[in-house]
Amino acid sequence: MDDKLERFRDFIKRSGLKSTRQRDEIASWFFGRSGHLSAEQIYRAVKQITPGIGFSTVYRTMKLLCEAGLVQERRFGSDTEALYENLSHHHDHCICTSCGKIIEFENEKIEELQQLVAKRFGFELSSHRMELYGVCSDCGEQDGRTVPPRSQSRR
Amino acid sequence: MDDKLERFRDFIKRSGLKSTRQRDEIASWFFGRSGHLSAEQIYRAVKQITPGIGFSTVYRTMKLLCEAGLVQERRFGSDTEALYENLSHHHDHCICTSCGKIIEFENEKIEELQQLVAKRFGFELSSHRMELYGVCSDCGEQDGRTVPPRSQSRR
DNA sequence: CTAAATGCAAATTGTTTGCAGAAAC
DNA sequence: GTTTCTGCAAACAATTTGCATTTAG
Repeated sequence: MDDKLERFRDFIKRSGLKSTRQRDEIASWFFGRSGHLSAEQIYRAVKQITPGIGFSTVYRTMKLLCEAGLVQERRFGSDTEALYENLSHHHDHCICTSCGKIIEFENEKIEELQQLVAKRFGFELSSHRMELYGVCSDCGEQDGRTVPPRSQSRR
Repeated sequence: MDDKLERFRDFIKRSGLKSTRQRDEIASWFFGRSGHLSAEQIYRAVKQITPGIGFSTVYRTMKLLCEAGLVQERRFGSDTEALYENLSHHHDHCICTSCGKIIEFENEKIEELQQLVAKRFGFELSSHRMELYGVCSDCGEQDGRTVPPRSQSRR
């Protein structure tokens, strides 16, 4: 985890920006977690450590982390809120439309086929997004909607 | 195209709602187009036909069309704006991060693998989303970013 | 010292809602 | 007639920006 903080500091230096307490606090807290976190969740957590922190600093820092290639911004379903993900190994998502559970997975075979598809259209593939929506075994029976429903709000 | 309008009318009747000029106007205009349209684009176009139309009616009608299973709401990249898609045959998207071009494709093989993946996690798959991001042949050389960039704004 | 970062409040964007009048059924 | 719709303006949520002040290099 600590080398990611290091990599962030490097990125900041390389870009002629400044290292600050807030940036370090946000980045190191975030790198210590996994999963998908909203700006608000990050804000609330870091506020405990650095009470004076502002919402805009969180947004600005998360954007920097994205530019540094260490974090990815995601939007699931038709949710309007961005979730930030600690980008370590590449993976895709399987999301339960009933309880909201998110499972991360990788599938080499699918990735290969994606490359093939892209190539066929003359695309130089740089990234992709794949999300599978369904009902997990815990949630069992449920009506089979075709459209990924708005994920449950957090507030 | 016209049977989709018919299906929409059926849906409205079945749900105990009312058929109105605005709903018909929006739905039939929308079904006559293809691709991915924003609420604003729809609003502006329908306004030409029915000048008094309101933005909220567009949103409300598009939501109904989604509920009827005839349209799907999408969000590409980290764009915050929803795009509505006329849902006829299932397909996925290949998006140029440089010019914004969107190619629709289907790949049976990938779909099968997705089913397999879902099954492995005990999921009953209901839908998925797959987007390939890259640079199309027209746009040629470009720096290879890892993160799908915010798509170009329309205003 | 100087340029860049912070925190705050105000602005923006995309979308939803409350309500009075207008249209469906 | 009664219920549902519409258009508008106001409300909202998520995110961004302007600016005076603070901080890093």
